[in-house]
Amino acid sequence: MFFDTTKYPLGILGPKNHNFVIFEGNVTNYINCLFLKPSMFELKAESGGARCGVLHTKHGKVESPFYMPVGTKAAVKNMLPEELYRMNVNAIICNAFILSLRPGIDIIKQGGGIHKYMNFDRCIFTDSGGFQVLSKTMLVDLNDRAIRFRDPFSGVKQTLTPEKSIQIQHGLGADVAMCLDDVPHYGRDYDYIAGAVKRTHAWAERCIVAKKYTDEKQLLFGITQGGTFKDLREKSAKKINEMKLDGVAFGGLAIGESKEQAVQALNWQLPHIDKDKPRYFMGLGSPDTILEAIDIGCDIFDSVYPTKNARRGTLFTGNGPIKISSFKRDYGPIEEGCECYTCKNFSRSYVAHLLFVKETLGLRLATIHNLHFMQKMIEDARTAIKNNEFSTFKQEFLKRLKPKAL
RNA sequence: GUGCGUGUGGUGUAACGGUAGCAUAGAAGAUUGUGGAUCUUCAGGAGCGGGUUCGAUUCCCGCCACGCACC
Repeated sequence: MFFDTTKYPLGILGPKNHNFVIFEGNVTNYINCLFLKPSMFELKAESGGARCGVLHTKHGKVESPFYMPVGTKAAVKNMLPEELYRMNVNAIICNAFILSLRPGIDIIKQGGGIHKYMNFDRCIFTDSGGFQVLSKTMLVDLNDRAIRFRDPFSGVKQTLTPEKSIQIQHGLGADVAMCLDDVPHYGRDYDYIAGAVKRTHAWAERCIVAKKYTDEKQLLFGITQGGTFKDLREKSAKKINEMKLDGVAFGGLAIGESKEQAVQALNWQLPHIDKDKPRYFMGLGSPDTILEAIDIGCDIFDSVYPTKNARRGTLFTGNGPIKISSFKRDYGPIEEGCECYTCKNFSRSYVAHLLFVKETLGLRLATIHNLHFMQKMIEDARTAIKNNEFSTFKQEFLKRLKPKAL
């Protein structure tokens, strides 16, 4: 559906030497951006509010709902791409800003782009770097123009603008780029959050402008904010939805508010998002809350929660999380009936021992299990949606989890 | 065998004639657009015996253990 861009000579139509736009596209890119914008998301099935769809990207289709493991520094900790493929992980998310610090965009570009560099040839999302505003060690200050960060490695100050963020994400060659947003800490007052919402909207518009001159095949998702305030959430949803973006993400959640508050924020926003747009809940990794979010129409998730818990010895099971350290004499699998590599080959005792003595194999085995758990849960959710029985699936799944849940 | 020195949580250390502190390891939590980070809470100690003293982990004596030197 796109012109073959390789047949056309490179040309510069964008505002050359503009102070914030780096134009690296060509005639057809530019035209495609302006006039051809087919939806890259296909809705396939619905069950109540839950949806099953397909996201089309440069690196293949990804069936939704889906959960992305996080590979901030171009690696999902302790996992080989092969291992991810085997678990049917079709999308991951890396952090564009952090990669721009190390190893640097030039190095990845010369290495053939992020996919080739890390040898993962399925869909890769990149986060803009906005979330690092929450990092006390990195944030220097922030205003309408830009965010200033301190490189945690070198101490050197870096300025991140929406334009630069797009440039970086384009340089990496991500399938889906995220707009730069302003993420306020949980608990900030109304006026502060209102300011963050306004800034996030302005930055999204600047991202769209900057992106027009880059790569039409890279998708760009906008991000909503609004804390736990109803009118701000609604306003942000409407505003981001009306922008010409390929998807809408819900930001500033899963950062300290309760599960109920998060679901409520979604409920305020979802009615204002077009049905043909993919909806991405950023940072959510609790299995039970993911099911609630799917139930009301979310499609995409990412979180370090399953992998970080694995490394700390908290393993997910259908009956709730277990602390592996208390099973030093249990020679059964982490979860009976689990089909993951770890459960098929190793005991709870062995995994507990490896984690205790800090053998890296322990981190791998634990991570494999938790990621497998996530993939299996979401896969079952998709099946349930296709069979139009998501609601009962969800109820039964949640009933099995201990009251404490995950 | 003789002389000197040292004995404080599992480990490494601090102070002190009057509530034994710190670090680390340990346990339990927290962990959600990742620093294998960090935070919170809990638990755990004077080598043994005697003496001086109102009171000894501290001062004295013996024993034991360890270290060093000498024989």
